Amino acid sequence: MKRENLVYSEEIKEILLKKGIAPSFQRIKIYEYLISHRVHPSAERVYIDLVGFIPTLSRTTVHSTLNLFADKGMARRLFIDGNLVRFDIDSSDHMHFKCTKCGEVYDILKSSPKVTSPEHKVLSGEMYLYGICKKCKEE
Amino acid sequence: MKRENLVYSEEIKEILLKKGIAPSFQRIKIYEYLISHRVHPSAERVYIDLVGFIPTLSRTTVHSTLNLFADKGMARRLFIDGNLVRFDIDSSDHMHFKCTKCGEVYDILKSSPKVTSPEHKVLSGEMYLYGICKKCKEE
DNA sequence: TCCATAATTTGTATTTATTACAATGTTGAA
DNA sequence: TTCAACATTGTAATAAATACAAATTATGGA
Repeated sequence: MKRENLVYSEEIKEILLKKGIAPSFQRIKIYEYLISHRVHPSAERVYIDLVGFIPTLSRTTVHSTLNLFADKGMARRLFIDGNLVRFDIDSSDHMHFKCTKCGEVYDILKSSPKVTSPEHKVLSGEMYLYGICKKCKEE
Repeated sequence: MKRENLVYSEEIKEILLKKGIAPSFQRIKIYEYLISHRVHPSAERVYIDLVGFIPTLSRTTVHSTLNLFADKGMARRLFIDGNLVRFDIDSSDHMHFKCTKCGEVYDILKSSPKVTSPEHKVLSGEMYLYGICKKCKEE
């Protein structure tokens, strides 16, 4: 393994430890995948792309790890698709846009509108946008 | 069947015909269910609640009818839950709030914020809010 | 170092939502 | 009335996610 990757892994180890998560090989690799593939992948996408590197990897591990990251506030679950959960390692305040032609999900780097309700206690919000992405427009 | 329901059905027939949808018994009943049960039900919820009245009803019919309504712009698909699609017969511009305690989904009668992007062509948007609902707060 | 225990991963089975599809039933126009 | 088009049904298939127990790995104390 290249030196950069080792350094990378060391940094990720500390991030996980700070969140109280034991930095296992699988968890480090999944975290590393998320920060280097910013396409809001589904669990299946993560599994398919990593099982080549980690032949013993199981889908269950991917699911439980992604859920662990989400529950610890290190990743966001996106429901922009319906019928499948996508994960975004960037938990900062921003919106998401899905191209209805190619299916790609992009970040929209604006903070989500703050909405309140006179009745309910609103704790968080998500804004999903739909349309045609830059690439598909140009074709 | 009571007279009111018959009148009701007549009105729904016309609504469906105007949208180019043949007003079959099942479609009328599903439409009627949606306008009288404003809880953003899933297909399964609609099926369970209607199969008592229509013993021959099948899940496939419910799914295809709800998808038909959505595709014709008569209903909205809500992805507020992840892993299951909810339907809202009110396709006017408003937001949705899900109580993370009881799971209920409420309407928030404000129009969704209009968001644009310098890159992509944004055609529509959905805002989902999460928190504790009025009922659960009071307990 | 060795062992016991806890934590993690794995693989299989199950659950749940949805769609595919063919067979059956219904309807409306010629 | 007849027939073709459309709608409904039921079964099977697909897909995402979870449950769970067995296997593996890591950890800390003697």
